[in-house]
This record gives sequence, structure tokens and C-alpha cells, in this order.
Amino acid sequence: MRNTDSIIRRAEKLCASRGTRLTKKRKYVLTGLLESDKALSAYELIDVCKEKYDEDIPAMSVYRILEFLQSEYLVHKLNTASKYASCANIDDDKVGCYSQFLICRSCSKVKEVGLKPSMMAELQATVQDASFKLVNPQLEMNCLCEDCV
Amino acid sequence: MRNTDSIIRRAEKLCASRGTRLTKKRKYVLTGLLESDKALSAYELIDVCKEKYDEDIPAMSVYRILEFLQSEYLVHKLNTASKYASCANIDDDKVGCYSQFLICRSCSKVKEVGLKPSMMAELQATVQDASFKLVNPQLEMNCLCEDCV
DNA sequence: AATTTGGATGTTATAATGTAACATCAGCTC
DNA sequence: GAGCTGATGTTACATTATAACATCCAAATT
Repeated sequence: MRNTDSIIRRAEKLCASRGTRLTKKRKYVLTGLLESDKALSAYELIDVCKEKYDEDIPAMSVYRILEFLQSEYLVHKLNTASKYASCANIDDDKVGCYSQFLICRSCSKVKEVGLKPSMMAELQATVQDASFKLVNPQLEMNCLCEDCV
Repeated sequence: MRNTDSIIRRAEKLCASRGTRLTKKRKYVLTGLLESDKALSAYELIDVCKEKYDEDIPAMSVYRILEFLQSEYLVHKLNTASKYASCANIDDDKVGCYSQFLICRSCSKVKEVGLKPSMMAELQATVQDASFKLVNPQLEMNCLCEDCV
């Protein structure tokens, strides 16, 4: 059971402990993502903030806020979709573990699944065999959700 | 040893056998990708075709050509990078097998590696457990190559 | 050879995503 | 209150991509 308020409070504490601030607008953006089961684009978040909080946030600010939230491990960027989703694990302590994202190509619904260490190890191995270095082990899978099949 | 000419000839035969044509401009675009170890954007391909073949191809056409080459399984789109790469296996018979792409985030160098069936099966399983349906099992890994580390 | 016809390409306009550079504001410390 | 720092605003623009419509070209048919 993800309760937005309690997650936000937790996020505030996380930020405080790192010497950063979860400002009002940052809260709006994060809440927008928390209350959506779909990944949202920066511009969709502008609309959400306008509609739900009557708050005008310029695109540039939304991008900066998203960057901040990513640096605090509160939000993921889904590169294949150019959209953003809140981390599934803000409310527990698995912060920072590697994830597999199932993304509906039709409606952007997202599910985040933890990756088995054995899987990660195997993917890592191929990377190292090829003399590459893995920067971000996030897996994004191009899917269709139940409703969109 | 990837010999561009022989791959192009092979690609022509593939197209012919499917009732499509590998036209001059399609050949230029494919050759551009074949002769690059880096993924290229549509607009970079425009420049390559201009410089190497003195051929002006408008952006719209390049996008259409890339779409065609993808439909013929000759080219991949790397969604995380918004760039394109020729398939590693045009020159053998492993066409269409699932791939893991190692992409250098700094210089766009790409290596394509076949995915072990056991890995694929496991990823598939998580997808199905979540009631999603996998559309395209291409894995893109955000890396740094040897030169860019 | 002329005609037809469908696929390939060209043109123009525009949408969507994202960033650079610089200005301003708000809250904290002294 | 003055000054500092981080957050936000503003403007302009770059990059990636597609829609809609026009034209061209090459192979098939007459």
C-alpha cells in the first residue's frame, strides 16, 4: 500500500539527511509521478501540476526538478520512452538496486521489478567481456500491458 | 570479417526475396551504418551520405529509409540513444535473435551481443508474471567503452 | 513505345523533447 | 538589512521525429 503522504514525508527526510530540500514544486512533481501508474513526460507533468495544484511550472524547471529527483533516487528516467516514473522503492530500503522496467508502449503503464543478482551478474559479464563498463544497469522492456494487448 | 560489399549484396538478395528493393539511397544509408562502429542519428546519416556519396537525402527520407531497413531486419533502432545501428548478423543466419546492446554513452560505440536463451526466458518470465506482454526483447545497456572510460 | 500504377522520394510545416545562458527570487547567515 | 547560495524564471534554440501532401520513377501492361 503506497500512501502518497507518507512517501512524501519519507522523501523529505531523505533530502534533509542529505542537505537538500524537497521544495513545494519538487513535491508537486514527485506527487504527480507517485499518483500515476504510468510514466509521464516532462510536459505531461506540467499539465498535471497545473490541473491538480493550479501551479504553473515552466518546462525548464520541470526538467531541473526531475534531474534533482533522480539525483535523490526518487525518480527514474525511462530512456526508451523519454518519460519519468517514481522509484518503486522510496518507501522501503532497497534504494538503488538494479531494476527491470516493464513499459507499455501503448499507454506508458510501468511496472518496476527488482533484477535477480544472478541475472545482473550475467549481463555484467557480457559487458566486461566486450571491454565496456556498465554505467547504469537499468533494463527497459518494450511491452504491452494487460489492458492494451 | 565484415565486408561491406558482400553484406550489401546479401541484403539485396534478402530484399529481393521479400519483394522489396534496396534502392541506391537505402544502400547509402545502410552502408553508412555498416561502416561505422558507432550508432548514428538520422541527421548524422544525412551528413555521412553527403560527405561520402555527395548525396542529399532529406531528413524525412532518411527516417523512412531507416524504417524500411528495420522492417527488413537490417538495422536496429537504439531507443535509449535515439540512434541507429546495422544488425550484427546480416552476414550470417541468426537473423532476428534477441540481442543485448552495449552502447557507449559518450561516443555511441555499439556492440551487439546475442542473448542466452536462458536469460531471455527469465526476463520473459518476469514480464508474464506482471501480466505484461513483451513486444521487443532488445536490451540496451548504458555503458562506457574502453576508450571513453 | 506509351500508359498506368504503386512504391519511393521530396517539400513544407510542425510537434515533442531537451538544454544553454543569463536573470531573478527566496530563504538563510552574519 | 546585506550578502550569499540554491531554486526558479525567461528566452532562445537544438535535436529528434512525424503528418500531409506533391512529385518522381521504374516496372508491368497495353
